[in-house]
Amino acid sequence: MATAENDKRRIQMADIARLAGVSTSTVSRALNGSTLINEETRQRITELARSLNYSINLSAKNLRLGDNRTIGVVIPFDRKTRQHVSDPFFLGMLGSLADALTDRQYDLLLSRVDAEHLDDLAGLYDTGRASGIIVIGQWGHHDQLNELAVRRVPFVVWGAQLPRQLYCSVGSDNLSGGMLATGHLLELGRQRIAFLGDTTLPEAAQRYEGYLLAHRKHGVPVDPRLHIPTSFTAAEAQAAMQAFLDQGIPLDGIFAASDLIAMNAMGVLAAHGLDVPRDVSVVGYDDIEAAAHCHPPLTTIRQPIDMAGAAMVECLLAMIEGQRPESRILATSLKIRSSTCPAP
Amino acid sequence: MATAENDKRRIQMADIARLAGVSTSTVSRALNGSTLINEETRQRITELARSLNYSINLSAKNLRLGDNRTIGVVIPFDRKTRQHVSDPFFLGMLGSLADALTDRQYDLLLSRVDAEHLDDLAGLYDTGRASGIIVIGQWGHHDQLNELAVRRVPFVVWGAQLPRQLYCSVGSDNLSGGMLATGHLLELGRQRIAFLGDTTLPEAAQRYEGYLLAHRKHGVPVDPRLHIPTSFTAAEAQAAMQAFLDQGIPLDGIFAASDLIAMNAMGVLAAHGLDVPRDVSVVGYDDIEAAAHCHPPLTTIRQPIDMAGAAMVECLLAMIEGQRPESRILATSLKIRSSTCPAP
DNA sequence: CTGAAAGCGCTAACAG
DNA sequence: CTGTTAGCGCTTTCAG
Repeated sequence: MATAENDKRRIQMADIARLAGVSTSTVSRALNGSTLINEETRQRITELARSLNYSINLSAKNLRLGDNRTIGVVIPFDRKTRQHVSDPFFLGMLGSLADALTDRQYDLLLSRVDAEHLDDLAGLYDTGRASGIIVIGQWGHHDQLNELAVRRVPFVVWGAQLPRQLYCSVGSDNLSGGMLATGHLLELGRQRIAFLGDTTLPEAAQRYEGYLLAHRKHGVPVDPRLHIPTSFTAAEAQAAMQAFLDQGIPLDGIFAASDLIAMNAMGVLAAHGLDVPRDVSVVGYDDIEAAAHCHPPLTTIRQPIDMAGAAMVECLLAMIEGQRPESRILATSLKIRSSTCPAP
Repeated sequence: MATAENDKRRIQMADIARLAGVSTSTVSRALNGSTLINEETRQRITELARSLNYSINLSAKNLRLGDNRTIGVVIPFDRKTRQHVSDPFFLGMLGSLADALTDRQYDLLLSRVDAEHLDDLAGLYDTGRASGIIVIGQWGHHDQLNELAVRRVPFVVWGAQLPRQLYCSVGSDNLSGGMLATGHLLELGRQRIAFLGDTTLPEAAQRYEGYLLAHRKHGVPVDPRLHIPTSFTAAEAQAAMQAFLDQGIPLDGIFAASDLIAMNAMGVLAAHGLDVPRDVSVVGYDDIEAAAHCHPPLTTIRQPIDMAGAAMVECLLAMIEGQRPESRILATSLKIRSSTCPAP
């Protein structure tokens, strides 16, 4: 009972059965759309249930079925700031997952897990609270994730596909995304393109790889000083950009590992009196909603976030059914807006 | 069983009992910290359980206890865009709630509910999936929420406190927040302050009320043309600001109903060659993370988001225990950054 | 302090 | 097509 007052016991299947003059099995079958039940009886029971505002107790159902139709979703959080990694990309992803799970009649259990103790997420599974887990963000935790896979916890990670990977991942094609972005800048005649991102993280590393490849393909040399390390946080992105500009190294283009980084970099550029896109053309990554609405609207690499949720859910459900789904790499595309233009 | 292969039945209490040579009752008590158990036995059992990597099956526990220690969290979504309302403020709130619930050993069930069918959220409760519900965002759904309250669904809403309100709400002090923001601008000598927001929504309306009050207090007349209606979305905020500037109505200050609106307005101002804060000083509302990192850093009204989660959870749990908690209004404060300065 | 036994609300063989 | 019966894995009286 939820309420302290024992006023009105929550109605349950037995009540419906009694009132309808049938057994609980019949009620159960009627309500669950079993085929071996008289259409008329079903009508009567369904009607009655609705009129009494009855709805089935899922705890009981789940216990009986041994499956709770709940998926745990984990966005690792940083213990130091005790805060969700605040990239808006994740909110979009959460929405996409919620959609995909709702479509399949699964519930979404949101859980905070310390990024340093990613193995805690096994608890979600071990206690039966979730029949599978989706991790948004691989970060630098490849090894921890591999260990979890060995423990046979069914989970899927949003991130890059890596060598010796024992778990299933879904991510965008970072390499080709990086090439697309950088190629675009090079084709616009940009020659000194900075890369903003933390290449110790797999996803950013692959995007950087694409950056290098594009340069090679276009026969443009890469100045290693143009590699500007920064995490995915707004504050660090700004600081990094700032520090870079203070060095006076010339540049005419930027490929940032995320839209958040790109947008913050643009702010710093503006503050330095540099014009985007004329002086410095900027390409981001993600295509978050804000990308279309910042100033100037950001040219970026679109990650198919809507498909991402569905893809991850699909993989996870397959895994739960005992299959061994392949990791998936989703195609990216270049979305051209106003933050890039031909070199003057 | 989650896996299709019947390989290794998940270990359960009976197994521990057998291995420890005690009854399941004893194991249950030991694991749940009952006082009437031998300290040594408890040690032995706890040890064994840990070594076997056992964790209790929550479905069963919940069924038995008739309480599932799960709270449903609903961010109403807009059917037309099939998208979460994308204000980053909500992500922060979600984090805050996740924290507060985790602290109290509750799970967070995230659910999408069509804003037009808010009563669907009763299903979360009726099916026993959640023992209470938190709604982030009241929007214009006061009446729907009142109906739910009549149906005795335990829920708490983040939003404004309204007349004839049958449900429990937690929100920031919009009125005084509005006064704080506007008073700050007036004290800086700003005389033509625009208000950006949708006053058909209760929260924005109260902030606007504060705006009016501050003007009255300072003896500054309000030009109704400076009231610029806009929803809480980035695109609309920009369009509204744009349209306003095109009219050529002079202004030297802006109070926006949210940081997102403020930041987008600043972008448009910049594009029009107006300097923030010199030409137009801007104050936002929320103090989302990005507010500190945009250009220029945004002066804003801080909503105590960390307390907000805790406050809502407290109210909800009290309600679940049969109490009738009061709605709460949390204090706001003015956070001065660089988007405001004295009038030249 | 510990064990035996009785369910929590539901589903699924197995018989009619 | 429907009812009977036996649990899902756990907690909790009630007796020892």
